[in-house]
Amino acid sequence: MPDAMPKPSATGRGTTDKRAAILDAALELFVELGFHGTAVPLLAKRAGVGAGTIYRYFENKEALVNVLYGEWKEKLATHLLSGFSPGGEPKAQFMGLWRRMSDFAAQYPTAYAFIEIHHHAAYLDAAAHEVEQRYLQMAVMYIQNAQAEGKYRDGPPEVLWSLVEGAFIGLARFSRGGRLELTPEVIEFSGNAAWELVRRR
Amino acid sequence: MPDAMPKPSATGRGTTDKRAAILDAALELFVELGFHGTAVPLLAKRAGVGAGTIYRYFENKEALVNVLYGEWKEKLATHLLSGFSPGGEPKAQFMGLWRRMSDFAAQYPTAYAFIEIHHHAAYLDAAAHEVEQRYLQMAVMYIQNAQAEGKYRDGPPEVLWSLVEGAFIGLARFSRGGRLELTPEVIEFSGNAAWELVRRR
Amino acid sequence: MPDAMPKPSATGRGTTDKRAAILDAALELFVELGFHGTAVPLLAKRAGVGAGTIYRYFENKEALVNVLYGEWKEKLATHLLSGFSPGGEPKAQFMGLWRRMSDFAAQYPTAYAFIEIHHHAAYLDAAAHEVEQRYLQMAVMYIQNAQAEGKYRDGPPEVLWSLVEGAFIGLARFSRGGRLELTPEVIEFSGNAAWELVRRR
Amino acid sequence: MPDAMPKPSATGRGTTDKRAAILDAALELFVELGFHGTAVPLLAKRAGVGAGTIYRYFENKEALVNVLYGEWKEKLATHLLSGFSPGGEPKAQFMGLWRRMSDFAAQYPTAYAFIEIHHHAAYLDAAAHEVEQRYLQMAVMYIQNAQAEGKYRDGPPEVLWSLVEGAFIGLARFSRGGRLELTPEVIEFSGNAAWELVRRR
DNA sequence: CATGAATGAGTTTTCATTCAT
DNA sequence: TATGAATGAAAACTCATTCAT
Repeated sequence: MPDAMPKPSATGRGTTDKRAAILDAALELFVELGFHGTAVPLLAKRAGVGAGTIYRYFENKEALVNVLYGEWKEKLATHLLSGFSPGGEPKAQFMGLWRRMSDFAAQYPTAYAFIEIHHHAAYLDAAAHEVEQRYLQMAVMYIQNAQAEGKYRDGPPEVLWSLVEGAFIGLARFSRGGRLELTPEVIEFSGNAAWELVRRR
Repeated sequence: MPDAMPKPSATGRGTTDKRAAILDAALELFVELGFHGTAVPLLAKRAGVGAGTIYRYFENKEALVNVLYGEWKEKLATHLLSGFSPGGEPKAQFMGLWRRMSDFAAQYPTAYAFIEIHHHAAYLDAAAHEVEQRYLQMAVMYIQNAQAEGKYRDGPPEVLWSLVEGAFIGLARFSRGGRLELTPEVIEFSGNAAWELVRRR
Repeated sequence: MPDAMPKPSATGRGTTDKRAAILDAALELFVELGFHGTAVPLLAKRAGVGAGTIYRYFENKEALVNVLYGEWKEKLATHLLSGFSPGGEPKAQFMGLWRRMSDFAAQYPTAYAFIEIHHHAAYLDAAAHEVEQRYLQMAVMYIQNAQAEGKYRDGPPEVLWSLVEGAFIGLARFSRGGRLELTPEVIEFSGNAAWELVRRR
Repeated sequence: MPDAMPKPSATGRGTTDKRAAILDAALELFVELGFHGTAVPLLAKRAGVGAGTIYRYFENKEALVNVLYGEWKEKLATHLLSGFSPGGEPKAQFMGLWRRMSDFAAQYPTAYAFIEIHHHAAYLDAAAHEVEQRYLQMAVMYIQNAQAEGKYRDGPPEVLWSLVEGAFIGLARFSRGGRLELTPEVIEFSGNAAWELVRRR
C-alpha cells in the first residue's frame, strides 16, 4: 500500500504525467470494455506504464474507477455551474445550461459516456455516491428555484431533472454512435425542444 | 457445444423451466453486477441449477447475454407496437406510447434496466445489433410519419427520438433508485412534459 | 454399478449389438483423439446409444478401454497363432507369421493402431498387462524355439522380437498414413527384408 | 495471450530457466500420462512454477506440446545428420546412423519416447507436420542415394525406412520397459541385424 | 520510483457419471 | 433396459496484485 500517493494537483508536473496517463487510459477502456472487462495489464499498456506502476498511484482497480468517477463528475458539476447567472431570462438560463452540457459532452465525449454508464455501478464507493448526491441536489435546487419563481412547470423537481438530463443523455448517446455531431444547430434545436419539457405554460 | 439446444418454445412445459430460470437469474445479476462482474457459478446458484447446466442451454456466457438482449428488446418492441393506432389525435397517440413504455418499465423494471444498460456493450453480437437497428428504425418511422402529417416538430427524427427515449430512460433510472414509483400520476405528468418535446407549435 | 453386465459372447444376439457398437466407436475414437481426448457423450453418439447406456455395459471409461485392449490383443494373438505349423521351412514359417500380421493389420487397421498406440498407457490395468505379458512370452518362445533349432540368429530373443515387431509396426504406421497399401507385393517385399533381421547366417 | 513471449535463445540466461523447466516437465508428463491426461496445474508443480506462468511462455497447452514436438524432432534430425559422411563403406554408414539413433534414445529416452508416441496426434499443428515431413524426406533421400549407388535393396524407400526406423523404435520401446539397456553390445547386435533389412544381396 | 515477470485465486468451460423417467 | 438431461468436480485459462530488480 503506497504510503503517500502522488496527488493529482502536484505542482511540479512530471510526477502527475503517469497518473493522468493511467486515468485517461482507464477512461477509454472502461467505456469500451467495461470495468470488469478491462484487464489491468492492458490498461497499463494503453497508459504506457508498467502494470505495477498503477498500484503506486491507486490502491487497486476499484479505487481507480472511483477516483475517475469522482473527478469527472466533479468536473462536470463545476462546468455546469460555471457561468451560471441566477437572475435572468429563464429560457436563456436553460439554454445556457443545455449548451454547457453539450460543451462538456462534445469536449469530453468519453468522460461523459463514462459518467453516464457508471452512474450506478456496484463498485462505486461511498465517496462516489456522495458526489453523485451533491450533483443531484444541485440540479434539484436549480429546478426548485426556477419553480419558486414561477418559471418552470410544477411537479417533483427530481422528475423534471430526470427528464431533462435523460433527454440530454439520449442525445449524447446518439451522437456517440457517430451518426450525429453536436453542432451548434443541433444543440439549439434540441435545447429548444428540451426547454419545452420544463417551461411553465 | 450442445448438439440440440432446448428451444424456448417447447411444447410440453418443463423443458423450458431451467432455461427460463437461467435467463431470469442472468437478467437480475447482469443488472446488479454487470456482465463481466457476474460469475457463472453464482448465476447457476441463483437460477437453482448446476453450473454445467447453463452450458446445455447456451453455448457460453456471451451467447446467454445476447439471447437475453434479443428476447427482451424484441419484447419491448412488440409491447410498444401493440395497440398502436395509426390515425388519431397526435397527443393521445404520444401519450399511448409513453404509457406503454411506462407499463413495460413498471412491469419488467429489471429487464428495462438491462436493455438500457447493455445497449452498446462490446459483447453484443451481430444479431443483437440487428434487433437494435430494427427497433430504432421503427421509432424513426413513427416520428417521420407524425412529422409528415405536420403534427410533430421538424428536425432529424433520430434526434427527436433520442430526446424522447432519453427522457423516459431518465425517468426510469430515477424510479429504479427507489425514490419514485411510476404511478399513473407520474406517468401522466412526465408524458405531458415529454409531449412538449415533440409537438409542433 | 451394473450387477450382471451383458457379456460379449451372449448367445441371443441383439443384446450384444450395443456393446459391440460401443466398442467399435471407442476403438475409432481412441485412435483418433486418444483416450482422454474422447468424451463419453461423443462416444455414445458415435455408437448410436445414450450416454448412460455405456455404463450398463462397462463400469466406467477406464474399464472400457481395458476391455477393448484385452479383446483385441487376444484376437491378435489368436490370429498370429492360427495356422502356425511348428515344423517346416524356417523362412516359410516366418513369412507365414509376417503375412498373418499383415492380414490382421489390413483387416483391422484401426484395431491394430489402437493396440500399438496403447501398449503402455497409464490407464491399462493388471489384466491388460497380463495379456500383454502372455503375448510377449508367446513371441519370445517362438524365437527361442527357432534359435534352439539353429535357424535364427543368436541373441536376446526379446530384442529380436522387438526388432521384428517394430519393423512391422513401422510398416503399419506408414500404411496408415494412406500413402501405401498393404498389397501382397508389399507384404512379400517387407517380409523378405524382415526375414533377414532374424535369419542365421 | 502474452504479447512478447520470452524466446528460448535468450542471451542472459535465467530468462529461459522457466521455459526450459516447463518444457522438461511437460516432456516427462506427456510421456507418462499423455497430453490430455496431464493437467496444467500438475505440470506447473512438476516444473516448479505457478500455473499461470505456463501461459506467459506458451499460448496454451496445445502450443506447448507443439513447441515440444518441433524442438525435439528437430534436435533428433540434427543429431542423426551430424557426423554423416556421404561417401564410405555402406555398412559403416548404416551402423553410424544406427549408433546415432541409439545415442539419442539413450541420452534422451523420454524425448525419444515423446516423439515416437506423438508422431500422429490430433493436436499437432501444421508447423509440427512440416517438421515431420522434412524429417521423412531426409530419411527417404538417404535411402534413395544408397539405392542409387547400388548399396541398398531396391524397393520403395519409404517402406525401407519404415522398417528400419520401426525396428529401432521397437528396440527403444523395449529398452524403455527397463528390461534392457542400450549398451554398445546391444547396439552393435541390433544394428547388424537391422543392416540386413536394407543391404542389397 | 518504475517495472513487468510471476503467481494463485478465481474465472469460464468441459465432461465422466448418475438417475428420474 | 435404455436414455439423455443434469450435475459438480475438475479442467484450461485469466487476471489483479505483488515484489525482486
